[in-house]
Amino acid sequence: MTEALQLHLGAFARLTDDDRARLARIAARHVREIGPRRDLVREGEKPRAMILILDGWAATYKQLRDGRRQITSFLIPGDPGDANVFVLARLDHSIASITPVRYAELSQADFDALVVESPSIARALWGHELATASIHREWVLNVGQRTAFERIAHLVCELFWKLEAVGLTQGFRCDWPLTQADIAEATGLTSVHVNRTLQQMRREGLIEIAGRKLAILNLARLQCVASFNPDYLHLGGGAADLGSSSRQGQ
Amino acid sequence: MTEALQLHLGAFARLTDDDRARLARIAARHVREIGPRRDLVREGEKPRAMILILDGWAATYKQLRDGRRQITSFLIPGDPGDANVFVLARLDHSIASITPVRYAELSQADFDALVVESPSIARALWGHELATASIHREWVLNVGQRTAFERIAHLVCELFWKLEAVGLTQGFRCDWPLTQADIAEATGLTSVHVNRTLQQMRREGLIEIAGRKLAILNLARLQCVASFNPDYLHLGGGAADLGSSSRQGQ
DNA sequence: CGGCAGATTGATTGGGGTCAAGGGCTGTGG
DNA sequence: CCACAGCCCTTGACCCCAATCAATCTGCCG
Repeated sequence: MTEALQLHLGAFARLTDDDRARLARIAARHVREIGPRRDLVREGEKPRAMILILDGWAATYKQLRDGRRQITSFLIPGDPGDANVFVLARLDHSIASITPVRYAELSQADFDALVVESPSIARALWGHELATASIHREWVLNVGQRTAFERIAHLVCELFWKLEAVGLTQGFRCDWPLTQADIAEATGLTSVHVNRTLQQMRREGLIEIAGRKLAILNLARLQCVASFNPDYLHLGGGAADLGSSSRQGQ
Repeated sequence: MTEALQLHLGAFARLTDDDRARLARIAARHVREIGPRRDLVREGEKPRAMILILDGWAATYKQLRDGRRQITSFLIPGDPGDANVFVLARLDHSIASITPVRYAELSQADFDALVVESPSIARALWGHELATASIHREWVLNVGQRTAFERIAHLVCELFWKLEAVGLTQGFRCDWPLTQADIAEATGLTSVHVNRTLQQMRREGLIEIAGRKLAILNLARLQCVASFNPDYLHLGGGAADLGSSSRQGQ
């Protein structure tokens, strides 16, 4: 199931059938599986391979010596971990699974071959890297300026749009394997406060989380209170139009 | 004076004299100057060119509709703005000068030529992009988990190391054109609280800021209280060693 | 039927925000 | 060379959002 991967990268460059086949072939090469809540790679390690998430959710995180942890992004099916591997000496962050995860490992040789053989794929990977940086900037804004309520609303919007882009939503519902502690680590809050804030969002008829599933009851209003503008996700061609229309919602 | 640029990119790939000449030539092509506190490019614009800072300080920032502003990175001489230009449809952030700034604009044609003619430069730009993403992750950690005191100490360390890498320090001193409001916008604090925190850092004999100049009085201790580990800056070969030694300081 | 992870609740605290008023430096114009 | 303006820094008093601490509750799994 590399469909998500295709969809994801397809947002950044027009891929030919040939490209798609190539991607599928390489992604099928070194597939691994791992249980929930385990590290795929660890900060400080010498990078061995680039990771492509095929199935399940993961998170990248950084940690201070005293235990404070900050999740810096979530990885869903189709997301490449970053290409640190091929230029930088050491990994600056860890990646951990949230659910059980199936993922592919691209060796440097695989990566080089892919990039040389297909300029489109190279361009798509480049685009993905830029989009990732953009998302990181939005997270800095999120954690630096927004209130708890806005932060969580924003995170929910972001993940919903990302899932939507790879076909993993059903109407206004989707999987939601994150614990309140996960949300806390991603937003720089405590799980206690996340709990109270989620209750408030439920009371206001914005969202509903139950049984590892999320339902968005009022997307327009959720995006409005989060001052969420999906442009920063750079989700393919349609994004610009959707973005401008959602801006009016504010 | 493209020396800083050479030094900066040289950290990510071995550049030949030829590469250096090429860089210097292109950077000299479209040079512009701009006064302090003005926007170089604005969020939402269609990107026209990639920016290379030749002289002066700038900041990238994002803004919410109600005026809350978050600085997401500082640009010093030698820093390229990111290469959004060539893949993404719209800029997701603005860039503003802090001091008067001299900068070069690379058109897409310039960029393509550079990348095609020199794989080393392409690799260096790629490396810079990855390092930028890494710095963003550290900022998320900074704003999400650290206390005000730690955040500011961390920011000071980061800028000092970056300046050092391009030869813009004198011993433990360097230029410091940032106002307390700038620091506040970069750390997600208010300028009032930045003020009080800086006073505390001065009282504790860590740093001294006066007349747009910074003096670091005790770098080891400053890095320690900030839990600063320079690895994430990916500053060329030496960084790994320096990083591990500074880790012992903790 | 325990055991455990995750969700929930209450009471209390505290870091940092807000508001408002001065103080100082520096550049500019007279 | 002085005077004023504007930006920045500084200070004080007060407030509030979110953290902390400490149970309790719930649902799931073996």
